[in-house]
Amino acid sequence: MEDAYRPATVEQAAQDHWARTRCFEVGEQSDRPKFYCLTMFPYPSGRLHMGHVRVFTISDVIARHRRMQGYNVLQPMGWDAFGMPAENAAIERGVAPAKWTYENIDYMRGQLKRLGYGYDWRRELTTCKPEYYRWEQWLFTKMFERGLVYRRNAVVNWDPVDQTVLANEQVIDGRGWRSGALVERREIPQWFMKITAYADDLLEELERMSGWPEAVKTMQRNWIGRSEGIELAFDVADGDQQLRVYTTRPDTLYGVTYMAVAAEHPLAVAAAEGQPALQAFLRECQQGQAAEAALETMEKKGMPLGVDVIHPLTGERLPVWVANFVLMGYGTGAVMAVPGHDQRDWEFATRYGLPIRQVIRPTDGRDGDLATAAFTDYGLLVNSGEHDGLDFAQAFDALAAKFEGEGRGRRRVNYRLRDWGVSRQRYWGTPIPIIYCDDCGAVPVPEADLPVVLPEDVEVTGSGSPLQNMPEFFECSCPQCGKPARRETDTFDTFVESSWYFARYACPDSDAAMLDDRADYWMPVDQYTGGIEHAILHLLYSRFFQRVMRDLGLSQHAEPFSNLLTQGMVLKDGAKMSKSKGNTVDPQALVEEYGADTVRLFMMFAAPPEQALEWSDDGVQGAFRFLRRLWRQVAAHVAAGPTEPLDAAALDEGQRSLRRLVHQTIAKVDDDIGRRHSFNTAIAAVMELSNAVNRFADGSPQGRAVRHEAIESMVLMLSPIVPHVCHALWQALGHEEAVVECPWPQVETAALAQATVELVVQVNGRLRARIEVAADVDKETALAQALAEDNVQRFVGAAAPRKVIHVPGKLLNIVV
RNA sequence: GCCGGGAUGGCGGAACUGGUAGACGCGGCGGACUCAAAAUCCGUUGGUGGAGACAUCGUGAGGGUUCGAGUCCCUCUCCCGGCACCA
Repeated sequence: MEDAYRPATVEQAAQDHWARTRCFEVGEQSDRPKFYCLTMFPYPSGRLHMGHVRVFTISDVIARHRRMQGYNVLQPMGWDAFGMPAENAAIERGVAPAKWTYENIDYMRGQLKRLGYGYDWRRELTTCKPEYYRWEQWLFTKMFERGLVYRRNAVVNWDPVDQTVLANEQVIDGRGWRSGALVERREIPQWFMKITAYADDLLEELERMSGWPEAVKTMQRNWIGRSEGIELAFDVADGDQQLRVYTTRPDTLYGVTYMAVAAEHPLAVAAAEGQPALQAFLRECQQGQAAEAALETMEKKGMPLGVDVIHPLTGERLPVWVANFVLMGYGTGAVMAVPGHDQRDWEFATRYGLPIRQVIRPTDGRDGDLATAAFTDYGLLVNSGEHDGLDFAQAFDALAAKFEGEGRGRRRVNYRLRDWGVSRQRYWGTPIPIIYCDDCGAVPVPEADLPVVLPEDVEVTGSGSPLQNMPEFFECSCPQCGKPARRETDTFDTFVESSWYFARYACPDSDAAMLDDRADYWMPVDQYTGGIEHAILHLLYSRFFQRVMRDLGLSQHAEPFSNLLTQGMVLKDGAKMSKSKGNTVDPQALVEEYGADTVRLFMMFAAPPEQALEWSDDGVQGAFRFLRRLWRQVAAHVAAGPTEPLDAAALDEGQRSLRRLVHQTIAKVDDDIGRRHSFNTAIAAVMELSNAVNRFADGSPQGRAVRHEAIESMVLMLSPIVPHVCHALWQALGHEEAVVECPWPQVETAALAQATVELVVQVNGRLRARIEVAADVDKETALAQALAEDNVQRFVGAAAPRKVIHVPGKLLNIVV
C-alpha cells in the first residue's frame, strides 16, 4: 500500500472497477427486495453546479447504503432537456438549441462519471429526443379522448414591442427583459389539463403519505385549497341579469355593502360602453404582469360601474365596482364585498368611502372595533334580521337551505387549485399533437402519426416561435376529413416531461408502449430527492400524471414517490450561488484539486441535507485532511502485519471500551444514514471513532484485533460517502471482494453492554454534579449517592427534598 | 400580499421523544518537529469572575407553561423557498 493518499489514481481505479463489473446495472430478476432511488433530473445548463453535486451525492449515499443492506437498487440519471435557457443561448450566441443541449449533456455526463455516482447508465433519458416525447404526445391524445384536456383563453405576459409572450422571470419590474417595454396582460387560447378532476384524491391521499415531509404536504394542502361555501346569484337591478359569486362566509351576507367584478367581466364591459373614463380604467387594469405575487402586492384600485344589484335578503341596492384585483380567470370573476369582516374589502371600502357594516360579534369579549381593521374571526350574527344570534355553522346551514329552496344558490366545494395550462408559445419543447381543421376543429394527431417531431435546424430570434414561420412544420391535412389544416405550433410546458420520467426509467427502451411490466416492478420510487423549490408544482403534477397513467391501465400505483427528501440550497457568503453575484464555486476545479471523495465528504458533512449549506473553502481542506488521516491510519495498521482473530470474551477493560464504541458507532451511523438522513452526524460519529482509535495505544495481539475490527468497520461505514478511497483501503486491508459488494456491518449487541453509566445530578433543574452509578440503579440508591456529593450538599442544604425526578440512565433532579 | 421553512460560539453545525447547550469539523491561540517554511502531531478555545474547585450569564427579541425549555404555546423582527410561463 502506498504511504500517501493520491485521489486521482485511487478514484480512477475504483471507477474502472465499477465500469468493468457493471455493478450498478440492475434488472428485475432478483431475490433481493427492490429499492428505487431517484433524484430530480437536471436541466443540462452547461456545467454541473454545487447544488447538483449536493443532491446527487445525497442520493448516491442512500443508494449505496441500501445496496450494502441487500436491496436490488436502481439509481438512474437523465436530462430534463427542453426549456428556455437553450433558446436564450440560441438568441445570444446563434447556436441551435439542440446542438447546445446535446453538447451540454455530453460534458455534464462526464462530470457525473468523474464524481463516482452509481448510476445504471443504460437507462439514461433525454427528454428532447422523439423516442421520449412521443409517449408524452401519445398520453395527451389519450387524455384528449377522455376529456381530460380542453382549450380556453388564459392570461399571459405580453411584450408589445417584441410581440412575444414572456415568462414571469423575463419580466423585470413590470418590463420586458429585452425590449424594456411595459408588459401587458393578454388572453390567448391555451390547452389545459384537468388536474382539478383529481383535486380531492390528491388532497386526501396526503393523509396517508407518511414518507413525505409535513411542510411539503401542508404546502400542497394549501395549494389545493379545498373550501366549502355557497354559490349565490345576485339579481342585477333594472334588468334580468344575475351576478354569480362564491363565498365561504355566507354568515357575513348581511354585511355586503358592494360588489366587485373583474375588468373582463361582461357586466363591466357592457357598462363601459359610451363611458370613456370607465373604458380607460378597464384598459389600465389590463396593464401589468400576470404573476399572482404581482397582482397581490399592487395597489388596489376600483371604479363604480353605475350598476346596482339587489341584496337577496334585504332587497337593498348595492353598487357594483370594477376592481383590478378581481380576475376573470379565477372563480366567477366577481366577489361580494364584506368590508366589516374581510381585510382586503375593508381596505378598499376605507379608500373609496364605501359603508362598513358589522354583522359578526366576537364571542370572547373583544369589542371587534371596525374603525381600525376588519373583524375576520368567526362569531355570532348581529344586524342580520331573523338570523341574529346564529353562529357560523347555523347561519351557513340556514342560508344554504333558504337559497337552495329558492333556486338562487347552492352549497359548493371549491378549490383554489386551477387546471394546468400546458401551452407554451415557445420553440424548444414538445410539440402539442393537435391539428386545427376549419371543419373538424381541434383534432388529436393519430397514434400512427406520432411523434410530431420538433425540427432541430431552426433560427431563433426571440420574437415569437420559429415554428410559426415554418410552413413545412405547420401545414398538414386534417386526420379526420383530409382537408388542408394547420398544426399547433405551441409546445408543452416542460413540467410535462418531468411528470412521468420517473416511470420511464424502468423501461427506457420500450418502443411498443409508454410503460411496460418493468415499471410495475420498480414503481413507486422508494426515495426521491430534490429541491424544496419543487414542493408544489413538479410534485403535484407528477402525482396527477401518475393517477392518469393508473387510470389508463399503465400502472397500478397512484402515488409516484413513497419517500421524499427535500434538500436545501448551496450558499456562499449567505447568498445563493449565481453567475450574476459572482459567488460560484466550480465543482470541476475542486474535483481536480482534491478528488471527488473530498467534495462528496464536505458536501455531506457541512450541513444536514434539508438545510441550506454554506460553502467553505476551509471546510473542504478539512475534509481532505480527514481522508488523508484515514489513509495513514489504515496504512500504519496494515504495515504492522496481520492480526489474530478477535476473542470477545478475552478482552480487557480498555479493549472492551473501544469495541463498545465501534458497535455504538455502527448502530448510530446505520440509523443516521438509513432513517434520519443525517449524514453530517454519521460522519462526525466515524470521526470520533477514528480519534478514539488514534488514542488507543494497545499493541497486544487482542488490542490489534480490536483495532482491526474498528478500522474495517470505519471503511465499510464510510464507503457510501467516499466510495473511491474506501475501495482502495478495503483492498489494502487484504480483501479479494470489492467493498461495493460487501454487506453493511452488523451491530453485536453483546459488545454494547455497560456495567455503569454516568448520571447527571441537578438541584432545582440546574446541573450540580455527575455521578457514576450501576446501569440499573434505583432512584433511592442514586439519590443517596448524589446527596453524598459536596457540590450537591451545598445547594440542597439541610432541607429535605420536596421532589426527586429520576430519568434512568440520564439524570436525577432534586427539587428543594 | 398569501402559503411553507429557518435563526444556537469567531464560522459550518450537534443536542433524535421536554432532561448535561456547543458533539464533530473549520478558524484562533500555545507547544513539538524543522536551519526555515509547508505538511504533520500534541494541548487549548462561548462570555464574565476565579489560581483553581466552581459560580454566573448565554440558543434572533419579548412574554408564558414546566421540577426542567434550543426543543412546547403566544406576540414580534429579520432571512430563505413557492405563488401556477425559471427549472
